[in-house]
Amino acid sequence: MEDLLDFLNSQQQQAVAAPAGPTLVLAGPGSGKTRVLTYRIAYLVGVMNIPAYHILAVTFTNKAARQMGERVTKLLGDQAEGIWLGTFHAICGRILRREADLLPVDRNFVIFDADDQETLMKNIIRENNLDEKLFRPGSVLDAISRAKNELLTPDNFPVNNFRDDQVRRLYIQYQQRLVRNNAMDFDDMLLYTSQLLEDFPVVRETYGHKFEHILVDEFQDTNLAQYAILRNLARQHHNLYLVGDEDQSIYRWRGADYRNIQRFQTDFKDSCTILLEQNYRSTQTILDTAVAIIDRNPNRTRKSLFTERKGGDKVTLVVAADDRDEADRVVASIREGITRGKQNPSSYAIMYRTNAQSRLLEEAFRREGINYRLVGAQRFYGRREVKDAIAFLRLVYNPKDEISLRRVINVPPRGIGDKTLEKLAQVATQLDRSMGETLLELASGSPELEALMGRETPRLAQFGRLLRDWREQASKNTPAILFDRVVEDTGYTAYIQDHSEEGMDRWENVLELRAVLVEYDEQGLAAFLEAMALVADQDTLPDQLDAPTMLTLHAAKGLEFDQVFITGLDEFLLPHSRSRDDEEALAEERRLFYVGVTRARKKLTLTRALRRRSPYGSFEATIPSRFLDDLPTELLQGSARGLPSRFSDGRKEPYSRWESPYFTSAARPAEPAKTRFKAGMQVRHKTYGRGVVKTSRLDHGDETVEVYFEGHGLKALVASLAKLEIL
DNA sequence: GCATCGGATTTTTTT
DNA sequence: AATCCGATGC
Repeated sequence: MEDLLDFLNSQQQQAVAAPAGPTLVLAGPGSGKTRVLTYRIAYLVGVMNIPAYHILAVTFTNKAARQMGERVTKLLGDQAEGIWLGTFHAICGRILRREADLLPVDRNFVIFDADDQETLMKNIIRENNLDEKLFRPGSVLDAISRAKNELLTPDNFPVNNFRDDQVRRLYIQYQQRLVRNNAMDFDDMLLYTSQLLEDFPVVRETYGHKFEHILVDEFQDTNLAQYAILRNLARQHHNLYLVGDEDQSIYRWRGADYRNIQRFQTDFKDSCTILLEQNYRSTQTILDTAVAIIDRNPNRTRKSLFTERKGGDKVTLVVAADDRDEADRVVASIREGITRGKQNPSSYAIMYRTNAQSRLLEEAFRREGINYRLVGAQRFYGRREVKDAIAFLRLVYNPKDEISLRRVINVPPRGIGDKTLEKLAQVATQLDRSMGETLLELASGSPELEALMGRETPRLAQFGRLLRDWREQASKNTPAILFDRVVEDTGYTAYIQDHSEEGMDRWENVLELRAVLVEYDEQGLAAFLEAMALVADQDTLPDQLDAPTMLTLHAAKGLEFDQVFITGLDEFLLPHSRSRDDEEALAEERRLFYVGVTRARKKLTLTRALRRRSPYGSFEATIPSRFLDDLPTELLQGSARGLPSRFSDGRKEPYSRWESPYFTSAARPAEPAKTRFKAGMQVRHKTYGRGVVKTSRLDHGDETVEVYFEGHGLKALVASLAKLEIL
């Protein structure tokens, strides 16, 4: 086992063989981070004789967990048995079910996904007679999620204005409703776990003792709740081994807090830091490009990354006429690489900022008849029929789950509409019981209940009996058999297969779900539902298929490919428009780009399009991404092949060096030299009255002005149309 | 209770 | 462009 270290460089050896105690490994991209983690586990078990069941290893995705599990097993064989290895959420789920007695929910709690949360919040907002325009469920949930990630309960939720106060009320009700549904959301899993560890010394000691060594991957993307969990678990032994890279921190929006690195160094004074700086993945060209990008970010520890893979192909920049052309060119280039260059299809990856960008690429691949793998996006588990099917199972497992009940009680239509449902809800509330439990009770024939329910009784009781039978099935049979019963009893097949082509597709999805279900014959329904909630579509990627991969830059973290395309290098897309006026967010966009670039082993291609279809439908001219300006010219080769070499407005020189020598519409007027409006100007508008100009900018010939109007708020106006009068 | 039509609306990333 | 929501009519 000692020769384990032979395969490592000196920094890696130092990291793997570090003494027990708080350790921080700052690992540049491609520096063998995963390797160090797996070897560290092997070292703990093989050399330091720590039994695997005393080790906890936390990863960021299930996929990473699976990979690590495989590698550890390869190194250790049977000795790896008993290790706890998984995502934060999976680990917390395990702890919470064990310790359910201490929770407001019981052991059979379900996990509400984003859709469930949205539905629930929408209901609550309506019940409170709040304006749905002012209180968007998404934004309220966002605020609640942020609070939970910061360990803020409703009691200490910061209230600075009326809106905060309302949100706090909604937060309280939301939590009550989750409990009534015997459910929790993703953030609750972390919050509850951290509370258990904080408030119950017994729990803290139990798990602190169990996990003698704690290893964490992607530490830069942990939030405060996750940090609190780690700190409490390591309170006695301090054996916290963290691996991360602040330059790859890309989940700030999800509560990730890079300050956790500082917190760790403050809380664990005796911690030791190890840097991994040798890159084994990329060519010098790619690494230099990456460094040029990331070095523009302020407030970071500069690392001196180096590689022995000198030189390498230059980075290619492709400027396409429009977004479809962009997709076509990427796919054409890949096809060429596969057929002429004899490259493996799976050595290619195409990355983009938003999932929506995958559509044109998919179409291009289909036109070319090339297989592809798509990570995330049109999510299998997000499909209606799949969600319905899962909702049936969830309801069987946990009848208190009102969201699932409402979802399926009338699927296929069985005469239970709004009226009936509200009657059920009302009676349930009256009896202080969940709707599901009320249904079950009705099924067993309770005269008083029937009286309360009145003429709605038969239909509801019938569904209650179905539910009761399914629950019986669930206790006796495998999930798949239960599933078949549900399908049969509801006439789901006929309902789905409505003779349309779409119906066929949907039915196939149902069958696919059943195939997944069969894998849970042994583990049972509970494990299946847990997996459904926690396994993201990221993880469903079929590894076997030898095909190019399409994925978001976020999903690309931790992966590597010989050939990487990053598409959509346009302002508003990368950096994304949502991040434009926030320095921190902008820095994160840059890191995201950096993550993408550093995924490439041999060849990097960046693409942009001169115009693209806006989400609203019409074509719009684009502006080159500011990140392009930071690329070292000597490492680049441009390509605007086949395009006319003159601007339609007569200019010979491009505005920016990234503008292709090609203009899309000859009819487009030349841009005015400067804006007519300036920030601070007083203006008058026909309907909004007096206002003050906040910003003004030129967008391919049109001047867009943002004006603040008293009583109307901020409005974005097109100067040429709005007839603004300067006062 | 259910289907259909028309109008409004559209926040990027994910466990 | 596509989807969702609400109102309307059956």
